[in-house]
Parts: sequence; structure tokens; C-alpha cells
Amino acid sequence: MPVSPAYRGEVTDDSADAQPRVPARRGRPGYGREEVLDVAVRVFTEQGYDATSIADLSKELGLTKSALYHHFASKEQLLALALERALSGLEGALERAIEEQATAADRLRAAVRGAIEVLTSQQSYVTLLLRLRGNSPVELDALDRRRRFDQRIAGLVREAQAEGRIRDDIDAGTVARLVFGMINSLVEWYRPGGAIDPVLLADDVLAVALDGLRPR
Amino acid sequence: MPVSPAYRGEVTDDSADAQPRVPARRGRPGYGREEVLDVAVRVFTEQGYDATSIADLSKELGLTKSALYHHFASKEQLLALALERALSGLEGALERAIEEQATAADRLRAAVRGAIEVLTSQQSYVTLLLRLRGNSPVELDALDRRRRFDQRIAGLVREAQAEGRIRDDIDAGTVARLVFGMINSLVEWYRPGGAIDPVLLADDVLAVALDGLRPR
DNA sequence: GTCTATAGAATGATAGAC
DNA sequence: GTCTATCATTCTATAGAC
Repeated sequence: MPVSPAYRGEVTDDSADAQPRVPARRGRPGYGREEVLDVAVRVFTEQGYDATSIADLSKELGLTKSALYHHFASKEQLLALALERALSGLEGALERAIEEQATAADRLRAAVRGAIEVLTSQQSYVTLLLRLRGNSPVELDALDRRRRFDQRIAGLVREAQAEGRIRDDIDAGTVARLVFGMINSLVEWYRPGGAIDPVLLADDVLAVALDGLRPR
Repeated sequence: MPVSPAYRGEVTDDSADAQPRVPARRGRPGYGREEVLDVAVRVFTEQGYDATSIADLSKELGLTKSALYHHFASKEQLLALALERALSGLEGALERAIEEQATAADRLRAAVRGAIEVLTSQQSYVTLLLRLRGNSPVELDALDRRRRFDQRIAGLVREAQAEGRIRDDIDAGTVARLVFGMINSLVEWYRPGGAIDPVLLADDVLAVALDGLRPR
């Protein structure tokens, strides 16, 4: 079912003297780039990128196909923008973790929490990233950037092993892949607004990864 | 690049008096249902099911499209057969685990090992199953069957918690999803014939899941 | 009048059915 | 191999808010 576009003129602020959060938009009201991208990414993750046609998106938005092309140059550009958002979110969380923590083990822990935060708050975008098959240059680029992210995580694991705060009888790359495999699998079943709090979920993930399932 | 079809007549056995492993096939030599399915599943997992056309498959096999339709009624039937194989493999491993082990904790451990064994030996088939989006009745059926499998695993976790052999401060469903999320993520990077032995890999997975990453 | 969002019709390419 | 539906995309023109 089509979603009604939000008219920018209706966006108001509670405080009387506040500046508008978004600069007033002139011209005919309707969807903006942001809203179209959000819907597109949601449909992409529901049906798959390849299986989704521009016609599908226009039906979902209640627009014609040509109206969509006013917002985006191509279907592939929609994908590229979505992947950029997912990757910059994850990379940003990793950089904050490195900045704010002193030891590799603490950085790793913070990186896990950060990744789960990004994954739960931008679920559709991250899901899209995780399902890439590398069928186009855009996808290959994103996959490569993701590979570099994974390598930075593996580096953290290696340092934490050297610190003696992570067991070193398992290869660092394997540890990184297993832990992030567990994290990434959250996109398959976590539902925003559901019963599960993202922070408590991160607690559970860290509990399993660090302490294991054996009873205390 | 096309793969040469194996002529059944060339399949021999080392021992002189052995029965042929496969009954001799009459008629024009060429691909059998099995070989076509194998190639199709590999291409599906490489490019994605939706992104793969029948023309892609025929190019890969060096056959015409009509020759392919001699082996299969539809693209969807190829998918259905592949999913059946993946699901029966996983279900079989679970049933063996339940049969051969006495306690829930041991059954769970054996189920983890069995799932990893199936995943590594039938990687393409399991990968296809894990990437389903539910876009057709065939996919919905498979997703439902997979959901029942997951519920049986969660049941094992619950029993193992009741036995006191698995920590019970984390919800059983969550534990099952996290552990199998970790296992399923293996399809993303495990490569058959590579440096990593599947049995040792299962050791690592169980080590992380049961004992965690903290040093001994 | 200016700016933005949207429509409608048409094109070339390709995939899947038969 | 042929046929037809569907796909992504483009062009030109209009509608509505300031």
C-alpha cells in the first residue's frame, strides 16, 4: 500500500524560537531523496535487490516510475547510496571504539557493541550490505570495503590475543569471522520495536562470545 | 566456462568384482539430472537465484536452453530440488544426533557438529537455503521447514538448560539463534578443499560457543 | 515566475515460456 | 529458435507551493 509523503511544511518544532531542523523546501511537496531511499532499501531487503523492479518501488510509493527517476539517476545508484550508508555507519562505530578505548580487548568489545547498534538501528541498510553477491562494480566496491573492515576486526583480535586477554589457541581471523558471523546473523531475526532491547541483545552476544554457554 | 559432461560409461571402480556404483545409463550420453542440478546450484549461489537466467545456466553447461528444459520442468523446480536436499541433510543430521546421544547437551553438541558437516559438504545447497527471501510458494515452504528445524534446536537448548549443562540466564531461543547464526555464517567464507579441515572448524565453533573467548 | 515533484508515452534490451 | 512480457531508462510536459 502506498505511503503518504510527508509535507515539509508540516515539520514543526516544539520550542517557539527554534530554527527549523530542515531548511524549508520550496516547490511542489512530495517525496524527498531520503524518504524514497528508505522505502527502496526496505523493499530491496524484503524481495531482494535483483527481484525488485522500479515498478515495484513506484507501486509501493504510489508514484510513477518516471517520478522516481527524478530522485535518482538509476536503480544502481539507489543501491550505492544505501551501501555507503551501511558501511560508513559500521566504520564510524569501529573508529569510535578505537578512539575511546585503551586496550585491544576493550576496543574489540566496544566494536561489537557498536556494530550491533548500527545493525539494529539501520537494519535494512546493513542487511542489504550483508547479502551482496558482487554482481556489479558497485557491489564489488562495497564488498572490498567490507573486507577491509573485517581485516581491521581481525587485527583487533590479534592484538587482544597478544595482550593475553583473548584465548590464542584459535586463529584470529577465524575468531573474527565467527563472532561477526554471530552478530551479522541478527539481521535475520531482530525486529526493531519488538520485545528485545538492542543493548540487552548486545549483552547476550558478548556473554556468549566471551564466556561461552557453560554454566557459571 | 562450460564443464565437460562425464560419460557414465567411464565411471569405474578400483576393485575388480565390484558392482557399478551407478546403474549403467542407456541412450545418448550427456548430462544427467544430478549434474545439471549441481551446476545450477553453484551458479545460483554465485550470482543469486533471481539474477541467474536459464541462459546463464545453459552457457555454463554448454547446452541450449531447450536441452535444459528436457531435464527440468522449470527454473523453480531446480530450486525446489536443491532446497529439499539441503533441508533433508540438516534434518537427518539432527535426527542422528538425537538418536545417538543420551543427554540434551550432548545432542546439541552433536547437532552442531552435524550441521557443520552438512554445511561444509553440501555448501552450495545450504547457502541457497539460507539466502531465501520467501518470494514464492516453493521458498515459503522451505522457510517454514527451516523454521521448524530451528525450533527443534531451541528445544534442545531449553532441555540442556534444564539439565544444568547450559547457562540459563539467556533465553533458549536467543542462544539457538546466536549459535546457529555463527554456524550458518560459515557459508560466507568456508571453502571446500581449502586449508581448513571441517572437523577442526567444528572444534573451533564449539570451543567459542561453549567456553568463550577468555583465556583458559 | 521559479523551483521541485510528478505524469505519460515511448524505446531498446533481455528474460523466460513454449 | 520464436514469441511475448517485462525491465530499466529517457524525454517532454504538467502540477502545485512559494
